[in-house]
Amino acid sequence: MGEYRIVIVDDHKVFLDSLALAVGQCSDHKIVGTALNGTDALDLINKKVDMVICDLNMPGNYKLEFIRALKTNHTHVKVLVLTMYDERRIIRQLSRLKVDGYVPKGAGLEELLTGIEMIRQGRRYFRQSPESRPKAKKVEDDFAKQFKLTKRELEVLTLIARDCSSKEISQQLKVSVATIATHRKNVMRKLNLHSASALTKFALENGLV
Amino acid sequence: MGEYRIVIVDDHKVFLDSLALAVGQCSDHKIVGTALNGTDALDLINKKVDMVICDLNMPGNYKLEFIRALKTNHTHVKVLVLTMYDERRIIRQLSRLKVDGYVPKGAGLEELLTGIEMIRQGRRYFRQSPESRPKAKKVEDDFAKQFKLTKRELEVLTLIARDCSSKEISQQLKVSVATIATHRKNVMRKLNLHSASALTKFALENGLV
DNA sequence: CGTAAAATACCCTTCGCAGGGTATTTTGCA
DNA sequence: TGCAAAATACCCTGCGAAGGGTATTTTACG
Repeated sequence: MGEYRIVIVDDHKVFLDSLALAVGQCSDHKIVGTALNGTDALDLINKKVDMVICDLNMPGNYKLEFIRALKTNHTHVKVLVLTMYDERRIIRQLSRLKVDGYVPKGAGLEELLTGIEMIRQGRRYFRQSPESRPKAKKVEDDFAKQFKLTKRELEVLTLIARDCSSKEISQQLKVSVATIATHRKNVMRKLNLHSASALTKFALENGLV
Repeated sequence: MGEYRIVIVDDHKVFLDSLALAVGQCSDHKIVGTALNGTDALDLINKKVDMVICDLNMPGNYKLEFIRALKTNHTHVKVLVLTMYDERRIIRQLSRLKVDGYVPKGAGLEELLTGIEMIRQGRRYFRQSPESRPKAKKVEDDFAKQFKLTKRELEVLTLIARDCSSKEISQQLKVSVATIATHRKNVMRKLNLHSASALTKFALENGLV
């Protein structure tokens, strides 16, 4: 059966490169492609791809959409998700998507390789991190969580930073202007900022836009 | 003098492992240690360490504290910062800390290796140039010329981007609020932008703040 | 010295947002 | 099934900003 053909997707190029190198030189894995995003990745998938390793980036579900598309159109391809969100909630969502494996980024390369092997043998691999108790550590990883912004609030914040008015945001998200006003207020309270300008700056400085 | 001894710090273990593998097999780099956090890393540093590659996790300054401690107690150690925050403000902060190099995670492994080499040769490497003072001034001038903004308008724009209200700006520049309103209008007209948010974004994207 | 550009300052109206509430529906999870 | 969190939606007030003017003083420069 020869080599095991893998595609890797991650939006941090340094990580993508390093990972490709690391995984590629272990066992008889062959990295047949890498991509910085889901769209590019889909172009790489063909009959000969055995597995896709991809990261998961909040916010928004577009990465989940990528996985869904992948699983729909290429049923033979195994999917292993690598994410910095070390959470049961995520695992359950991924389970529903029929993902074959999950490894938090906090886990080591060893675990990832183990996961790849397990899946290759036709099993599934969901690594439940035993040391996910220190909550403070997790919070540091995810600025949205650090400031306790909800998914929706993050979405609104992003749109504010794109210079959309409340009206425009409400149209885009198909909700009432009043709802957006509420989200705005909550975001401002949570971040202790008091103007659209400050929010924009904050979003830009934190790589949200 | 032989090998170049490197310590790598990153809180995502998979990334840490991959990176260590990738960097370690290039040139004559030797990874003499890895750590998941600054505290552990400090224990690894000794006379024989040539360089520390570390990530930066916003926000909060505890990683900056680590770098400061490192630079204070081990002046011979070069520091290369790897961060997913591809942002000017960060670069400036790092510059002040006398960090030797900066590579955003969005850059590829190639750039990182280039950075390592540059620093090893005694130079500094800021992939998204931290532009020294005189250069920044020049950029500002060119920028002003390009959009035909006057000196005063540029000043006002900068303050807007720092989230100052017209009132605050007027107090700072010791002129009437009405004058600032006029400047705001003129800036907006010249840049064809129509909100403080847009101006803030524009200023940040053009390195004015 | 004269002129143009820049900086200053004010008039007006309309609109959106900040900040203070309250309240209902929906959703995720135990 | 039931609870808590999230998302939805509305009330109110007041302020500041956007956008339209006009006009005076100050500065720069040939």
